[in-house]
Amino acid sequence: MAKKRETDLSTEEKIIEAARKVFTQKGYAATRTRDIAEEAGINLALLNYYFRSKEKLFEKVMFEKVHKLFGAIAPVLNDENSDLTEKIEKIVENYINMLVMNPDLPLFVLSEIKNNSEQFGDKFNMGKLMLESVFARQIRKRRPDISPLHIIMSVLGLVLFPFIGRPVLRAIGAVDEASFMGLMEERKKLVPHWVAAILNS
Amino acid sequence: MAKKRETDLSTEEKIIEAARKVFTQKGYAATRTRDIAEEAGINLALLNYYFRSKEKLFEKVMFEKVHKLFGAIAPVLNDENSDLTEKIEKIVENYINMLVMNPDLPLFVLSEIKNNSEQFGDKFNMGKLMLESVFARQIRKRRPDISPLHIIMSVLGLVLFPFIGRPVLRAIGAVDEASFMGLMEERKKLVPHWVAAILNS
DNA sequence: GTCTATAACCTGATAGAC
DNA sequence: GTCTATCAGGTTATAGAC
Repeated sequence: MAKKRETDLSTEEKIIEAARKVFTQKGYAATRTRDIAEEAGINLALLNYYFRSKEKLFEKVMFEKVHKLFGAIAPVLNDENSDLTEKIEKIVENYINMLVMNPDLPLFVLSEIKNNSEQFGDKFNMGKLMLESVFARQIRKRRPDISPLHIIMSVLGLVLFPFIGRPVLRAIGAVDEASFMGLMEERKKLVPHWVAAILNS
Repeated sequence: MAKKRETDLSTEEKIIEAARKVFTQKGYAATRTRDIAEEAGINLALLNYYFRSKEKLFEKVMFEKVHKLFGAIAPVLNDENSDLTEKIEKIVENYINMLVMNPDLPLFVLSEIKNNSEQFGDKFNMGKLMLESVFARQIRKRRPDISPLHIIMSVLGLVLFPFIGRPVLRAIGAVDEASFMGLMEERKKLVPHWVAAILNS
C-alpha cells in the first residue's frame, strides 16, 4: 500500500499515527497527550473525542506493536512443511526485514510489557503454545539434550539484541546509522549459519 | 559485605536503596518521588533535603547501574594475558553471575539510555575504546572477514537477551522463576561453547 | 467534528514548625 | 534532621460554544 500524505489522512488516522511515533519514542509514562496532539497537528480535545483517554489510545498502539513483534515469528512456528533449518532462515529474515523498518520496536514492547506485565498475563497462553509448536518439537528432536528455550532465546538474542543495543552503540559512537543497517543486512546470512553451528556443537 | 537490616541504614542510604528499587522497576518517568519515600519509609520532604531533586537522585542511581552493567565487561576487554577463548568465558561468567542477582538491570539501563541518549553521548568515547581494545584486536585476528561488532553483539545478545526477554517469557507462562535461573546457570557453560562454534563457522 | 476554556487532579519541591 | 502543610506548575479530561 502506498504511503498517504499527512494531509490525506483522516483526523483519527493522524492521531493514531502520531501516537505510534511518540509512544514508541518516549514510552507511555513520559509521553503527554499534548505531545501527540502537536505531532498530529490537531487539537488536544480531539484526542479524547476519538479515543476517550490516553490509556485507551495506548492500548490500541500497543496491541498493534505486540502483534507486529510476534507476527514475524508466529506464522513460522507451526509450519509443517519446513524443516528446522528453513524455519530459522525464515524467522531471521522476516525479523531483520521488519526491524530495519522498525528499529525501536523490540525495546519499546519489551520495556512496556515489563512495566505492566499483569495485563499480558493469561490473556493468551502463548508460552505453552510456543513450547508445543512444530518448531519446538523439531528443536527437541535435533537436540534432546538441551531445552528448546535455550535455542529460541539464542536465535532471538542474535536477531533482536543488536536493535535493543542500538541506542547505546550509537550513543558511545560505535556505529553510525548507515553502517548499522549494513551490519544488519549481513546478519541475515550470518545468523542462520551461526545457529546451525550452535545446533551442531 | 553483609547485608544491613533496613533499620540499620542511614536515612540517606534508605532513600537511595529505595530509589534503586523503584526506578529500576518502573523507569524514571513512571516513578513518583512519593513512591520512593514510601518504599524507604521516610517523609517525602527528606528526599529533597538529601538529594535536592528527583533528577539528581536518578542520576546517582543511573550512574551506578551503568557502571555495574559495563563493569562486568570492561576489565576483560584490555587484558593482555588472556586469549580470545578465555576472555569470552570470563565475560559470560561475570555477566551471568551479576545478572542473576540483577535481572532487571539491562532492560532498565538500555531503555533509559534510549529515552535520553543525549546525556550519554560524548561523556566518554567508549565506542572507539571498545573497537580498539585487545578483545576487538583478538577477534579481528581470528576472523578478519567479519566486523568484530558482529561478534560482540552476538556474545552480548546470547548473554543479555534472556534477561531482557524474561518479563515476556514469564508473562506468557513459558518459564517460572526457578527454571529460568536454572537455564541461566546452564548458559554459563553453553554460551562460550556456542561462541567458539560461531568463530569456527 | 473542531475549537476554547476550564475543571479536577497529580506531582515535584519548599517553607517553616519542632 | 525530620515532620506537616502547602504552593506552583503541569496533566488528563470534559463542558459548551461554534
